[in-house]
Amino acid sequence: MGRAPCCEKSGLKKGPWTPEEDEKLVAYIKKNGQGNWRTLPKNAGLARCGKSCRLRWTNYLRPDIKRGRFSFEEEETIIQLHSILGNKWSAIAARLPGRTDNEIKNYWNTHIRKRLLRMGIDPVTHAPRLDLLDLSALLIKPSAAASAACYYPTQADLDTLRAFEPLAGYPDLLRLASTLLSSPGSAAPAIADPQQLLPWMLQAQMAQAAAAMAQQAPQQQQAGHHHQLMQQAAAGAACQQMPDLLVHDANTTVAQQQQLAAAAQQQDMAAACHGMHPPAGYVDDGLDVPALMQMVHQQPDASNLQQWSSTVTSSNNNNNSNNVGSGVSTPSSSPVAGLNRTATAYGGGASDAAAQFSLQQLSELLDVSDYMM
DNA sequence: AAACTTCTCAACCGCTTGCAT
DNA sequence: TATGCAAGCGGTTGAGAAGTT
Repeated sequence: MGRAPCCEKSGLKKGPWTPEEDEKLVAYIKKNGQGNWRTLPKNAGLARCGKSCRLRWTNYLRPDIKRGRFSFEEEETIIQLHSILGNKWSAIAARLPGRTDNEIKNYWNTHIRKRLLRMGIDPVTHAPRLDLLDLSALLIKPSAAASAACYYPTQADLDTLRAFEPLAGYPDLLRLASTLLSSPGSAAPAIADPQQLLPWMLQAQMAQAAAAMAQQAPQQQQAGHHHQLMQQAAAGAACQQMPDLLVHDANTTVAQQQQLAAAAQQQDMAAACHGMHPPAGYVDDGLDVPALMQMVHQQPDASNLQQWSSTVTSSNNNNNSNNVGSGVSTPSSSPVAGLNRTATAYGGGASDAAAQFSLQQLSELLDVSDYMM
């Protein structure tokens, strides 16, 4: 196994490519194909080594390369594939048409990795880590984040922090809150009133936990059906409340809305198989759904949080592989995916309630990739 | 407006892998 | 089997852009 004696010859140019060089390379490959990279530079009249030509072609000049910002779906795919494949950039790129391994690697290192770290998630293991969690996001306004070292919280900020005090022992909820409240950038939806967020988060978590429980036991049709009902109950209530928490943003693109519509439609089809509402006073496996709903409608205190948490925890223990009850777990439920699944369930899980949750609102909720940066 | 800092990403480096001989 | 070469891969670098002071 010898080593490629590449770029060793003196006189070969290095550094940025000029438009003339690009033109020569493209023209040559169009005419002759990629062929032998070692002989290509000489034949194409380029003072570059073959390796440099290959990289320039595969990473930049190839006609099928998709340029521009990564989409929501691409980002999600990268996070999920990375949790499975690790830093196998070429393997990840193979599943993202038009994207190069180099581009994905750069995007991971400059955007996704930092975001995961800020949210308290280890970008290597994809496991939540309390020591990485940036709790300051609960306090520091986006505009002040840059000068966080000298930022003094206002009374309103302190009130916000007090509102989250009951969450002290629940790192998953804290992380979700941190995510939803850290919304820099003008294109981002912002939480109008952070203190209103808490009850909604609980509902969202309940709905998500219920959905996951239902998915856990497809072989147990009866039990799964019960959980589906629970999911719909929670989803319906949360649908009514969540839109009021968001400041509307006019920048949501048509493409985003279409993507979300498709996702919501898929969910609707699945939900249609079960589509019905839980009867009044319905009790599911010992869980009194209406009582739980009433509980989360109120400003939560430590005791009802404890009650809710133990409910979800016991569900978790039934199947640890599903990350049930964690709004920000990876890989299958990355921070974004967790919200995605939750909101998608709202969008289609309960057909009547979902109708009240417009696509515009849904897309605002789902478009978290920007404001978590 | 200038100086400084931070961020982005194209390109490079060096190692591994696969194939032909 | 051993060797040489080409291609592929992942980590790193550094120039320029963008943002901040």
